[in-house]
Amino acid sequence: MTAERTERVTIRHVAHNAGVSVATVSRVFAGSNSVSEELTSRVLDAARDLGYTPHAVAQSLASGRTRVVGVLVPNLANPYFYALIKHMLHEADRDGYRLIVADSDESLAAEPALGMSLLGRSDGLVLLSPRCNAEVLTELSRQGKPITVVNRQIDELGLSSVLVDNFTAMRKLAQHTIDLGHRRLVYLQGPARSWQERERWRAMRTIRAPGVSVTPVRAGGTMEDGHAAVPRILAADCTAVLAHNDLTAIGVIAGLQERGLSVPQDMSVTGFDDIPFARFTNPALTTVHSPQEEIGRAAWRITAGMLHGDRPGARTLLTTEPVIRASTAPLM
Amino acid sequence: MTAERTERVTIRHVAHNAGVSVATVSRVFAGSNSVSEELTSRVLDAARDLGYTPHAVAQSLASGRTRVVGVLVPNLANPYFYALIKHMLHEADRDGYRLIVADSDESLAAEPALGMSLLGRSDGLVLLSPRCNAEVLTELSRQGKPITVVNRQIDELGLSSVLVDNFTAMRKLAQHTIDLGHRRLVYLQGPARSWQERERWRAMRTIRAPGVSVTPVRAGGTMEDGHAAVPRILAADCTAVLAHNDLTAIGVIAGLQERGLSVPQDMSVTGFDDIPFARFTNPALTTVHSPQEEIGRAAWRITAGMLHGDRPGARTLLTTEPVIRASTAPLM
DNA sequence: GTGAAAGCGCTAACAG
DNA sequence: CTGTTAGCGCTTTCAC
Repeated sequence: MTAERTERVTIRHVAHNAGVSVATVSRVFAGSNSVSEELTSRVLDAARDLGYTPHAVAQSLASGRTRVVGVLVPNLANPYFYALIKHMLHEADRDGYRLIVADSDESLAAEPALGMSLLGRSDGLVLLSPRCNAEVLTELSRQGKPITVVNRQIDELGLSSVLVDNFTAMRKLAQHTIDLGHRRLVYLQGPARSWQERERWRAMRTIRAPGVSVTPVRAGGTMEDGHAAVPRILAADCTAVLAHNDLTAIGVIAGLQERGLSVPQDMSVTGFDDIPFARFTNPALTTVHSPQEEIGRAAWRITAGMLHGDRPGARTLLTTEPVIRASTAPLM
Repeated sequence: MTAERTERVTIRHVAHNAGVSVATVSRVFAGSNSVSEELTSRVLDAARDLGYTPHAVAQSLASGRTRVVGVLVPNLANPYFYALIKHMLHEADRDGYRLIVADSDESLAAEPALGMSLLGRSDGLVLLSPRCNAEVLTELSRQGKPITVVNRQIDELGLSSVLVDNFTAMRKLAQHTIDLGHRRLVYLQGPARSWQERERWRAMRTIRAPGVSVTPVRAGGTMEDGHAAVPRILAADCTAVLAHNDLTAIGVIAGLQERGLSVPQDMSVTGFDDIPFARFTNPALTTVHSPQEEIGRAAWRITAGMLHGDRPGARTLLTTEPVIRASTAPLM
């Protein structure tokens, strides 16, 4: 067994070895059923003998389809996004599509370029919680490829989207803390350009129970952001803090505990998203279960539909519910 | 402003509008400095007016380079891998490369196909903690493209690799628990086909202090795996458990706490990797800091080198150190 | 059912 | 420095 010269085996070699035309080989690999069994097996044999693999790039150029769709995420370090993508991956896979994902790292400025770059190598794009403005979305959609927007409401452009009703869930979660007797609440604000943040904060501002106050504290979307906000939370003199998401809630809990405070006895804390870690924190986190599986599935179904010719503009609205665990308790 | 007909703007249109040849346009976009300023600006103007974007797929087919490299991960739900990739991403980006990542979901069977699929659309491949056997690696390398293997030692094939000395770090971590007075240790085993697991377990088997016993308990690599192993850990009647990684350690701690045991008073627990969550758990996790940043950087440097013609076979060996936090304490 | 041939949009010799 | 031209490997009419 010697080292092989690695000159690429092309469709032409296969055609030649099988004694057929390149068109026939192409048809066989495309799964066309209009090729006789006889020729099909000759082609397959030749291909196997030669170790032929179709050249994906050439296929894409000739057919105009890449069978790839791009996914742009603001921050893959957040397990929420990852869980969502994992479900999309599965759905896409069974339809014969691959996903390529890029992470904008919460950089608003990076989104347009990354989006364009993904679109250049794919047949469509899924934007998860995009932070960019309408102009960028317009620019992206001008490429003429299907675009699905998740967790971001944009009415003007006729883009397809899947949304989760953050507003109602956040209200319910706030109500839960109020029912526990809390009156002085802090809401820990997340990433500024996030639609989900806007919805959650909007929900908090509607809280109008007697004697209840809601103080906003700016933070961000990471554990570090939550951790760093603890002094400001303490300064607000509250008994419950509702964080933008699970990550910041985890940071808050750690910061509180470092100062000798205990959760939930001294302070109730809630998150949002229900990432896998939420069950395993100490105390287990009260949060909102965002239906990552359904979102992923819906996003793919909509995208796949457009890939097959559906017109854009489809909307899916999902609902969520709070999950009460151990990080919230009655006011003592 | 009306809706545009979306016939793709090609290099030919730009050439025509700028009154130059397609070669010149190609050169301008390739950043060649052998084009006069005069023509360069005419080309750029025409391109802007027409809204021209080079067709990535066509560029790849013609040039034989995709400027993309694939990354295959066993499980992106583990923040360890994500952190590592994020650093590679940065390095690759500044060299003008994009990364496409696929997740094998701990499925040994999926690795060959995913690896091939990635290679088909890229100029090279980075395998993170691959579980597959040498044959598969051989098959992959037969494609003639650069392959870099991370966290997996394979001596025969001349593949490039970056390794971390898991063995020594694991020994130090075990010694730490022994120094604290622990004598009955449990080692929680991770994914069976993982090289890192083999190294860590190998380290544990060398522990030969007087009166010290190490009991292996099979688990896996996720929080759920760690959580599910708790009854078996308890049955082993130990005072310290060294988990394969941080994720399983987190699962163990949660399981212990649910049973009313406290960490580290009733049981010391350690992880491995030092994922971002490790600082924020309660108690903060004693673990080994795996140098994700250096690994990512090294993996990219080696890959980039081969992309520029370096011969394969480069080796990088990195070291790690335990990080003592609050989940381990002296035996009471 | 099968083959011939014309591209897909771009790059890279090769001339000039 | 710039233009001409021959492909990259495959898909897809269009005939037969």
